[in-house]
This record gives sequence, structure tokens and C-alpha cells, in this order.
Amino acid sequence: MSSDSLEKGYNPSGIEKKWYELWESKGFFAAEDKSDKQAYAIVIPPPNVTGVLHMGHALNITIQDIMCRYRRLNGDNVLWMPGTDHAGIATQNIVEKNLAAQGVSREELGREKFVEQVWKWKEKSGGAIINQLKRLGASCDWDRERFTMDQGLSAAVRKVFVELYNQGLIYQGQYIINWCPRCTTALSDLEVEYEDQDSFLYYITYPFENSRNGLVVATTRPETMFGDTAVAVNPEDERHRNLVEQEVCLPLTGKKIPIIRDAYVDTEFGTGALKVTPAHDPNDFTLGEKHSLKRIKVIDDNGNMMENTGKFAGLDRFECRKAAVAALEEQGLLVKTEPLQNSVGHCYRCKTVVEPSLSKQWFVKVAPLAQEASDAVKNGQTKIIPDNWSKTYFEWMDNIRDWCISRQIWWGHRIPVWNCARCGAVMVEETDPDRCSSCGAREIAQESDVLDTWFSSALWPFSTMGWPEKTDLLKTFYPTASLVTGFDILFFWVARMMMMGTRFMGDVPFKDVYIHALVRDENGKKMSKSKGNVIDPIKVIDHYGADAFRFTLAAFAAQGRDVKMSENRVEGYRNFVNKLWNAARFSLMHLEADNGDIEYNNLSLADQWILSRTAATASAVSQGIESYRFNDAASAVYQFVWHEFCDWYLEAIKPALYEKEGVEKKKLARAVLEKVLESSLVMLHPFMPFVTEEIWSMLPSVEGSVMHAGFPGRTGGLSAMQADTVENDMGFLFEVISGIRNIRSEIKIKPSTLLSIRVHTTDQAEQRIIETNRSVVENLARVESLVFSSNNTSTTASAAAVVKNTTVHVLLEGVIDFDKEETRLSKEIEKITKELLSVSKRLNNESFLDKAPEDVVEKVKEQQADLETKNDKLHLNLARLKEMKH
RNA sequence: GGGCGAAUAACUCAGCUGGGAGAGUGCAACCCUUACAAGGUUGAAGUCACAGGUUCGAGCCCUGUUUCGCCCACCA
Repeated sequence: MSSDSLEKGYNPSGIEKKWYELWESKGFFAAEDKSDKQAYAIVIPPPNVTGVLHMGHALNITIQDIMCRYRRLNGDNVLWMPGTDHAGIATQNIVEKNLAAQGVSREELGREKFVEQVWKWKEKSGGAIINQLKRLGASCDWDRERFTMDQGLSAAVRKVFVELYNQGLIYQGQYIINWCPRCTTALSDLEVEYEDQDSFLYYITYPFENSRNGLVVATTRPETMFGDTAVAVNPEDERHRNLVEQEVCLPLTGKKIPIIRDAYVDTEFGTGALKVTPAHDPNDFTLGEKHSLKRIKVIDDNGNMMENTGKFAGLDRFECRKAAVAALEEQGLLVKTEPLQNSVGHCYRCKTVVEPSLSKQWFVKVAPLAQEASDAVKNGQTKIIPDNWSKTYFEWMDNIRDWCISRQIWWGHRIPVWNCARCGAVMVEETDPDRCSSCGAREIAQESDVLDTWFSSALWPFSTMGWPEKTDLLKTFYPTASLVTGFDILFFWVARMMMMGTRFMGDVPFKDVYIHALVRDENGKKMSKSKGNVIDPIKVIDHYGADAFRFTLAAFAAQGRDVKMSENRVEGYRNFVNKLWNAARFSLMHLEADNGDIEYNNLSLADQWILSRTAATASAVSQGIESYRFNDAASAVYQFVWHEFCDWYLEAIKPALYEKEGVEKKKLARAVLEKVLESSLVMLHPFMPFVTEEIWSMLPSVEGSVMHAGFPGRTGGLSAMQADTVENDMGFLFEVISGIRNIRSEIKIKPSTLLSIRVHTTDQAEQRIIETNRSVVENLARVESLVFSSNNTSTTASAAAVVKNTTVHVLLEGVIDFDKEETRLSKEIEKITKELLSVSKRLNNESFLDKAPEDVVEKVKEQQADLETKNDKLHLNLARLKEMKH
């Protein structure tokens, strides 16, 4: 036996790396393109190539790995498809920053060279996160790793674009969009993050011609006034009902602009007069459309004032705000300024304030796609778990606006549209054309814009499997089983995959969407670099081991909105890993290469019990994982391993293992011990892959990897009836032991003192249980002498524990402390009395007897009977004790 | 403005279709009993946010209130 080589404490460093490399090199994570086995697929939410592993990834990956490893243990053909996302703006920003450090701008470099640089960066430092996923133990099929910009995926993107265009679902047009002046690109509505901000509301007089009077408008953005093409009032507004003027003068410019009337204007806000800037405000844009107003852009792509703003030209938009206000004040046109909290949009990549701006962009007409995607969830083809997210999903799908998909950056899928310089023809092609398809001219130019990153991610579930080719992989694995993700990208990603999947595959991309919580710090705050509250998952792994960390995440993964991460908790599960390690160390001292078969007919009660519990646990773990209740699964196996296997079972079989009951018993116990340890390792493997594999490799009786061991059966070789009896009997034995321990502790008998006990029982079965498990009681309660007595009246001093129909007397000659035992008994009686009261109250209630279901009434009656028996016996003992005191 | 969620032991949280409240940590006491002190045994600790209602019975269902968090929306 090699237990000498096992360290006392489990040390994960080195072990994790060893096993991960072995699994990978042996191809244990590989899926089969075609197979008779049940197919099970998950596509990874592709992290950004720029990504660094954070807690959110860790939870997300752990959950998926648990499901994949669990399915493999059940013999499925599992595909966990990995890859990364090119993350257009984010990646471009990083490379630009690097270049800036060398004093080079991307414009200086030119498009082609710049994109080359990005690829170089990607090869060198991109995808670092993949190695971090491996540290976690992620069992992805790495040979299939994909990238949203690789050839296959790019082909898929083109095909989808062209088809959507041909279906009339992609169009180009001049609309107001969200513009980031820092990234100099358009953004979709989703890519704008709104934040409440302390601003000012400026009241400005727009005078009538040749008058000191005018309309006072209220605005938070005076700098846009140069683009005003009207002032709007509500026709119902009393204040403006008698207005005769048709125009006002736009201050600082001298231009005349019309007064329009529209019910859109809120009479409650400001002065009830609204300046209208169709080129820089989405609402004003619609208003302008309705009233055929001119659209005048006054802020350029970099956020500076344009030539048409006169002396303000060239100023930054916020500088201009100050300057304009000052100028207005000087002219006496600023009526007042009051503070106002409003919500301002920021770029989700660089946090710059977004400028709503008129621009020519490409859009996807999403309504028809959204309809299909919405229906797929309504009719149950895809299930969202937890279900309350469905409502959010529907809500969004129902109110969706067209998706701006063009980005004015260089890193990404270039829009496959060419324009002919000669005849103006527009070509939308899957393969690059070399001449105009209508006039044959060679002077054609491709659109310079690239597509929104999320456009390619939307195709991920099928593009990664080889679409548009008809691959075996698609046939085998599409639609995938589950998509696991946080709710923060429900709209960005999940909704769009649903749209593209239903449209291009004719089937949903996944059957289940499991939305997990977001990980926050221990105070419930979002982890962010600026707050400095980020816990680095890799550091946690270094410190506590990947297994402990994964188990913590699983235990935390209750279906909810967020989980609070604390290292304290990880430490607890590190201890659990260590507990398992030591249980294995102990077991290995007793196991041999051949421990024989389990002879079900000769097993001890403890053996039968642990087999029954193993089966029950296997069932609970399966159910937990299959229903996305990972915390239930984790706590079931935790409870089993620590408290049932270690605390009770291992202690209970020590007499047998040390051959205090003969060779035969020892052999039987070994066979069961082996089986239960193996089952425990397998059940734990999805949660703690490394330590379970390490221990597995040390078992003398098994070969191969724990990954292929097969998930334990759910019956344990016992019938349900047997299991019931066994658990009841064992429960009784535990109570007897706990009763004795309680007496020892409460009346302060040292643990080193061996006890003498006398058992009195009126129940044959109970006597038999104690008798046949005598050594268990002796060992666990530290008893040296155990006798049965038919006589319940004792002449010697004793403390008594009552369990069902049995009274256990702990004999206390010389050591008894009457007072302590009296207090203990009284306390016990008090407790019982209380319980008895509540039970009787129910049984005395006629409506309860009348209306409650029979089995409930029956149960309560039994409870009452048990409590009464116990109560009687306790009183008897208390009375005797008092007698002896005198 | 609309929607979603949370409030349970000192702390962090479980508690799925209503039957009488659990875990981990922490706390207290005792113990280095030949796997484990990263451990063992025993114990204390809760008007389940508040107010009503439905029910024989409510942490769970209904109504309202308070506090906190998140998401969405065209808050000049």
C-alpha cells in the first residue's frame, strides 16, 4: 500500500497541470462528428480575444464544464465548441493604443497595414484567456477552436449578409444613430450605456423678429442650437394659444426658424417650448421628419463644432456649450439655469458621451426576424431558464428597433458591398467581384465599413460547425442542447442567435438557454477595475486550487440575479477537497487490488445504509445538474461525502476494518468501501475534476480515467423497500449514539472516559439493531460495556436518553452529577412539551381532522404518540433521579 | 414611466408544486480518539421586512406598505 506517499494535506499545484495535459493529449475532450451515442453539444460564449478571465467567465465556464463532464460520464458524445470573438472596437482600441505609444496613428499606417498589425497582435497576445480557461479545467474540444474572423466564419457572415440583403432585410439609409466621437464609429442602441448625470437645464430666449420678446426654450444641450430648424409647442398649451408669430430668430446666428405645433411636446416640462435639432437628437429627428424640417449637422465625427457654427467652429462640443451659454448671457438671452439630473448615453467600449448624429448607415430590419425568434420561445422550441427571463426576452423582441450594423472601424468583417464609380450600381456579393456586374467597369470600390461584432457572434452556433457547408457536425449536433450565459448579453447575443438560427437553419440554435447570475464582490457591488474590488480567478486557483474554486461557484450558482463572491467561502470548499483527500488516504490504507464483490445478503447495516445513501445521492446530483440546480447538486454530494461517508460510515466500519469482528466482516466492508469511494469520486468529478482524477489514479483496483467511469446507478442494489428500512434502522442507531454523546457532553464526562451503558427496550427490532451493531455503538460513543436489561427501574445512578421505545442508561457510579442531569432532563422535557402542545393543538382542531389529507393527519398522530412515549420515559427518569438525590 | 428581483440565525445564502424552518461560516464548550486541527463531538442562536387576506394550516398563494438592487424606455 502506497499511503506513505500521500501527503497529509492535498496540494493541488502540479497535479492540475499534469492531469489537464494528459486529458488533452489523449483526446478525452474530443467529440465524434458521427456517432451512435447520444449527442450533446454546447457552444461556448466566445470570450473576446482581448479578454482576461474574470469571475463571470469562471462561473459560466464551470457550469458548462460540469454539464459536459456529467454527460460524458453518462456515455454521451459530447461537443463543447470553443473559440474567441474578434471584438471589433475593443480590439482595435487596444492595438491603436499600442501604436500610439510608439507615436503612430492608424491613419498614418493605413487600413491594410493596420489590420495586419491587429492580426499580429491577435497571434501574439490574443486568446490568452484560452489558457486561463484551461486552468479552470474546461474540457472543450480544443482541436475545433474557432475565431469569429477565421475563413469559415467569414464565409458564413458573407452568406448571411447577402441573403438578408436579398430578402430585403438589410438596407442602407440616412438616420439618426449613436455616434462615438472617440471610436469614430456608429454604435447600435444596445451599445450605448445610459447613466444618470448632474446637468443643467438652460432657459434660452428665442426672440421674435424685431422684438425683445420671444419664446423661451429649455435645453440641456445649448451647443446643438446651431442645428435647430424649428421650435415646437403643444397646440393645446394655453400659454402659446394666442401666439401670432410664425417664426423666431435663432440666437447667435440670426437665422429665422419656424414655430411648429405638435402634441409630442410635453407641456409640463420646462417652458413648453422645445428647440428642434433633427440632426442631433433622435426625437427631434422624428419630429423633423413629420414636419419636413431641414437636418443640419453641426458637430463633426470627432465631436467638434463644424464650420457652419461660425466663431464656435473647431470647439469641442462641451467647450462650445460653455462658450455658447456665455455668449447668450452676454446678449441677455439666457433667462435662467437650473440643475437637472438626466440620463446621458456613453459608449460601452470607451465610456465617451455618445453623440446622436445624422449618418448614412447599414441596418437590419429586425421585426420579421424577431417575430420568428419570439415564436420559437413561445411555442417551447427553446426554453429559457429561469423562466421569468422569457418575459424580458419577449418584451425586447416586441419593441425592437432596427439594428445598425455598420461600424466605421477597420477591424472586422468588411461589408460585402461594392459600388461602381461609373454607373453607380450596387453589388452585394459573397465573393469579391472584379468588375461592375451591370456596366463591366473595373472602377468598383468596396464599402469601407465593417460589421458590428455581434453580427458574426449571432451565427456562432452554426458557423462554428461548418455552415454553410452541410457538415456531419451540424447534422449531429445542431440544435445544441444548452446555451449558458449571463443575462447581460441576453439581447446582444442570445436574442440575435435566436433570430439568425431560426432564419438560416430553420431551427432554433439551442433547446435550453440557462441564464446564470452575475458575480459581484462580497458587498454585492459589480467587480470593476476602477473600484479595485476585482478578485482574479487565477489567483484564487493558485491559492486554493481549481477544484475548490469550481465547487464554490457551483454551490453559489443558485438561480438568481447575482452571487457574492468571498474568499472565505472558497476556503471552506478547499477544506472539503482536503477532507475528500484524507478520506481517500484512509481508504487506501485498507483497500487492496482485489476487494471482492459485494455480497448483498451479508452486508452490515452500515454497509447497506451507505449504499442506499450513495444511490440517493447519485440521483440527487443527476437531478440537480439536469435541472440547472447546481447548488442542489453540489450540496447533495457535499453532505453525502462529508457527513454521511466520512463522519458516519468510515467511523462505523472501523471495527470491521480493524478486524474486531472477524475476517469475513472485514472483507465485506472493504468491498463496499471501495465501491462507495469510487462512486463518490465519479459524482464529484464534474465539480472537482482534478482531485478526483488524482485519487482515482491511486486506487489499486481501477484502470483508466475517472472521466470514463460511468455515472453511479441510482438504486445501489437495494430495493426501495429495503432502502427505507435500512435508513430507518440506521437513523435509530444514530439517535442512540447521539443520545449517549449528548449525555457525555452535557454532564461533562471526559471524552477519554469509557462508558458503561444499560439498554432497556420494549421493542424487539430496536434491541436487535443495537445488538447486531454493538461494536458500532461502542466505537462511536466510546462505550466499554453495553448490556440489555428487561428491567427499566434502576437502582444505580444513571443518565438516560430516550429513543423511540428504547431507553439508554449511561451508568454513572461515582461520577454522576445529579444537578446537571436534572437540568438536562428538564430541558429536554420542556422541549418535548412544547412540541407536544403544538401537535395536540392541531389534533384537537376538528377542521384539521376533517379537511387535511389523511396521510398528513396520520403523520401528526404518529408524531404525537412518539412524543408522548418519550415524554413519559423522561418524566420517569426525572422522578427516579430526584428520588436518588435524597 | 414600464418590467424584474431581493428582504429567512451574527454573516453569506438554500428552502422547486402550501404541512410546521435548513446549510456553510462565525460563536460557545470539550477533545491532538491510530484519514484529516484545513479535523472531531456537543450546544446556543430565527415573530421567515411590515400590515391585511385566502386556507384546517402560509417563509411559500393574494392585496397593500417600506427598504434595497437591476433592466428597459424618445426624462427637451
